[in-house]
Amino acid sequence: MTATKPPPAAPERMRRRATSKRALVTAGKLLDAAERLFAERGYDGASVRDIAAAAGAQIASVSFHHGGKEALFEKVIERRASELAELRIAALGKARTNGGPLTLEAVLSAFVRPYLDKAADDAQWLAYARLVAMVSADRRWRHISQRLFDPTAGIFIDEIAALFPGAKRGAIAVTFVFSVSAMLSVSTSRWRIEELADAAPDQVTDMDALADPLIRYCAAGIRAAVSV
Amino acid sequence: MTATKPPPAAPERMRRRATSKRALVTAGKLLDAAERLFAERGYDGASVRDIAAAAGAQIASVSFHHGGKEALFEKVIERRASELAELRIAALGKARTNGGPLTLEAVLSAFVRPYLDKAADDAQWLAYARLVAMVSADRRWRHISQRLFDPTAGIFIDEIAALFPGAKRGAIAVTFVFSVSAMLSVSTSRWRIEELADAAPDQVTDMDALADPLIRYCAAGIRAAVSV
DNA sequence: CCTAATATTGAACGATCGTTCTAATTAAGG
DNA sequence: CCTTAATTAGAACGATCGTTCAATATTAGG
Repeated sequence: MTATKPPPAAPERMRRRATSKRALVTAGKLLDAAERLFAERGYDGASVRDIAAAAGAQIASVSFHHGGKEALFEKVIERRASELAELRIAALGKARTNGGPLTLEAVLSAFVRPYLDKAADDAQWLAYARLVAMVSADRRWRHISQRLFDPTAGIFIDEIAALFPGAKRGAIAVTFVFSVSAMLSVSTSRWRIEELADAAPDQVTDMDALADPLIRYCAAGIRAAVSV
Repeated sequence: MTATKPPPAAPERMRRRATSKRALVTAGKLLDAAERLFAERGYDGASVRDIAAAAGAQIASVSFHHGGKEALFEKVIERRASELAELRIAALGKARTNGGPLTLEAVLSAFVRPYLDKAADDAQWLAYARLVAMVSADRRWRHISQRLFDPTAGIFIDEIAALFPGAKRGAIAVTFVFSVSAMLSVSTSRWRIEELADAAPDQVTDMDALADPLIRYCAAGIRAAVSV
């Protein structure tokens, strides 16, 4: 489900011919450019003109292929959301079959590592990671969070809740949101870390190197906050 | 230093008369309106026209009193930054004189509580709290973070570092950024917590009620992540 | 109470925004 | 290869953006 939805733009309308290969390329380049520019400048800061130019396409092609700016934004988020969700569920399953009972660290790792790993070695995914942080922190995109992020989050909250039979689900949800925020900060605030640590880039701050401390941080935090 | 800077807009220019009382009110109402609208819609999403209208002022007054949109944004951030910083430093001092050695929880409390307390009982401060989250996560406002936030952050990182003589400062900075992100999520993502906990507003989610779990969460996280 | 500096008003500026339209070009289906 | 649906090209739309300006109203300072 990484490709565009069924055919391009208009949801309703009889198509008498298949979408041409060139058109698919154009639609895809628009998604890539939008992903980069939205992540760099925000939704309002990135113009349809700049996105089209960055994709080497016409302005009108945004409306034609994706149905307008807002629809384009949602498609950008949608494109990788299910892949990320599947990677997380798969990692969770793998952790479960690795013998023994699930640890909190293993559950968090299944949630965090796919996100950080993808962002670490793919600039396009890094842009997407920043967009996820943007959507997650903005009420305006509430409906996107609900539809694309919350189901997976719910699964992981349940998984953690199973590890703390005494704790209230609400208390766990709180610590989970704290943990998600900490995770998102890795993609939005590496610059901040570097400055506060007065460290050279890639010294403290390589994305892979941050996964371990992050998971230990979140796990200990959750344990401390949910125990009555 | 909660009031506006020396005289209004233009930094250089001989003033032969004091700023009128009415003008100070106008300039202040613009700051308040800007604080609310920037927090609600983001920098690019809030227009100078809407800000002026919300303040009951003329469009031109933004340029006249504050020197343009971007300068207005920086003044909004600047206005409460030093008060917040002073509250934090004061809380730190108070914790120190409360006898005995400083605990990690006490240091974090001194950082977190002024922020959450102000935001809890003042809608205008809540808007400001969201703006702080916005600035902290966006490279675009890097220079604001550096000038207004990083000095205080540095003090608290040093304070924490003193509690972990073996740990590297960089590792502590990382966990501090995690903690700040978790704190900021309280002002940006209460809606998210409510939805994931399927709880009624103000049930799990009262801002004051979140301070305690947050501090325990951060303290345990930092301990776990900085111990070699 | 004057008067000159300051502030508000209301309109207008050029630039850029997202969308839409028509004509020309491309390529899928037979 | 033809036909025609799909796509691209390029221009133009009205709306809104941030800023500026001249005229009017207000008010601090003497």
